[in-house]
Amino acid sequence: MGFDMQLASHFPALKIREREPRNEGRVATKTRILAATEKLFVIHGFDATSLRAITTEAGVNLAAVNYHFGSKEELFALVLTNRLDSLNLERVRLLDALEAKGFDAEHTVEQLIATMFLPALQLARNPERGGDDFLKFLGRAYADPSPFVRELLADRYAAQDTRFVQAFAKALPELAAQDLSMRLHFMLDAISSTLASEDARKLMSALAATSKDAVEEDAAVLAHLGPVLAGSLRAKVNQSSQQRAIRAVLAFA
Amino acid sequence: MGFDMQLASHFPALKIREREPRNEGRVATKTRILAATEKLFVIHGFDATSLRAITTEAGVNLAAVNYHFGSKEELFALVLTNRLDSLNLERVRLLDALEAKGFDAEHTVEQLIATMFLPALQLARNPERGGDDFLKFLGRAYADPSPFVRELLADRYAAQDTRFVQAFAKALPELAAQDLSMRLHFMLDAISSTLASEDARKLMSALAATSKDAVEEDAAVLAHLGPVLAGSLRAKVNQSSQQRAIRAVLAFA
DNA sequence: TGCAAAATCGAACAATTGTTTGAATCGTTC
DNA sequence: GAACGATTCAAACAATTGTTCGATTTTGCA
Repeated sequence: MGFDMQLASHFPALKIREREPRNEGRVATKTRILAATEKLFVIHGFDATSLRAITTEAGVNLAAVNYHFGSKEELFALVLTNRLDSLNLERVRLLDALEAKGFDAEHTVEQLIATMFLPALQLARNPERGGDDFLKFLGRAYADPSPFVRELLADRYAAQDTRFVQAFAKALPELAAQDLSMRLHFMLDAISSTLASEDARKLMSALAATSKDAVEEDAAVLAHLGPVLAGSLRAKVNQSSQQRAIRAVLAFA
Repeated sequence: MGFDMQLASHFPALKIREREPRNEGRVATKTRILAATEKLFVIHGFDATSLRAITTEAGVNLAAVNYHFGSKEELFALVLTNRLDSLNLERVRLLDALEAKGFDAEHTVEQLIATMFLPALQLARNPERGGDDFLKFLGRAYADPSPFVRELLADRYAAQDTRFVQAFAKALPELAAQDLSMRLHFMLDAISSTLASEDARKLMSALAATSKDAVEEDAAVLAHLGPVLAGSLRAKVNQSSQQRAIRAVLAFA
């Protein structure tokens, strides 16, 4: 019952088209498959998650996946886009609002970083969206090595990505285009693999634990995350004293 | 001929125990398998590289892998350790030398970063060690999702890792232990996934291109890499002006 | 209640995986 | 040149993968 509701609420868009199960103990097969897929994907990734593992976890017949979703890829595409579409919509919405209002001249970079990551933090606090596991899911998705997953993410969210790249370019005019793209790459890769790892997420929730309410919590996490990322984006190169220090190391090699 | 020599020189330790092939056109099977394995691993990773793909690429019989190496895992373990053992030895040697001499008080962090990455740059310039592809290999290895690869790297190089963590902790005493560990995680994850991606490596070789000799080249790359990483490690959190800027973003959400 | 559509089921499919087998071949040594 | 160990080979192995089939059951509506 409560179980049914909770699972179904993960994928509200699907619920509409589903028949209400008359039998109370029985959860809609489609919903159970989606939930099991997401759970196993977070643990094992796309390639290493077999349809048999999914259907066993969901307690449904093996053939149910192909019957309801067509193929493994279509199933995973649905799971991924279900979660990520709303996230990215919220991201650009926030970016639009910030650009309309105008950034703090002093802290544009920090504000852009906050804009990128706040929606994820908010979704992560919503149990209907996966709660704590949402960040894990996010990390998995962006770190997954399967060509299918990578192409899906690249195709579907390329437009939003360039929006942020352009915004950062405007905020960091002294940075060469290729230098900026390298550092943003850096930033996103670091974030996604960090989210995928257990200990890093524990640390973040530890940071948030000292806060009173939800807004406090987000502010605390962003206050820790922002400066670290901004520090790497704003770093100046080629200072002569640094050059000297590096040459001291090279002397030993 | 030249092909044979080149392949063999990738794995000099094995060459000793191998019989010299009398037939000139014939390259030692073991060596060809190792070279093919490395090539395909860089492209597809551990899981997605099948023994049939390896043996076809190497032009040898399928059974040759199990005959010469025992299993797929033993083969990959050999390929990985062949490349990484010398790298990590050189890393700690350099760290030892730097610690004996004493760091620049002002730029300890930059020097530590240089110590971590200089050996990889030097190996990447050695054609016998894989040349340009060595960095790609490194990125693949540390980003590979297979439990086998991850455990191998963790077990074998855990000791060296803690050496560097301790050194960084000493250089950044104001940073809480868990904060430091998060940021180092960040740094290494970013580096490895950046190395694995084609465009980032192109960028680095573009930076190096303007230099005259090898030492110049390493200095140029480290001068670009160091400040970015050091910037993220040294970032201060909780500055009130930043807090205000972040809250301006939260107001829209 | 009866009927047609939807859903579930067990079973098998073809393809791929790593591994093993036994015979054939090669290379060295006596 | 014979003999013996090392190596190579084609073939098959068992296990796993995604997918499909046809029969059976369940469901919603008349």
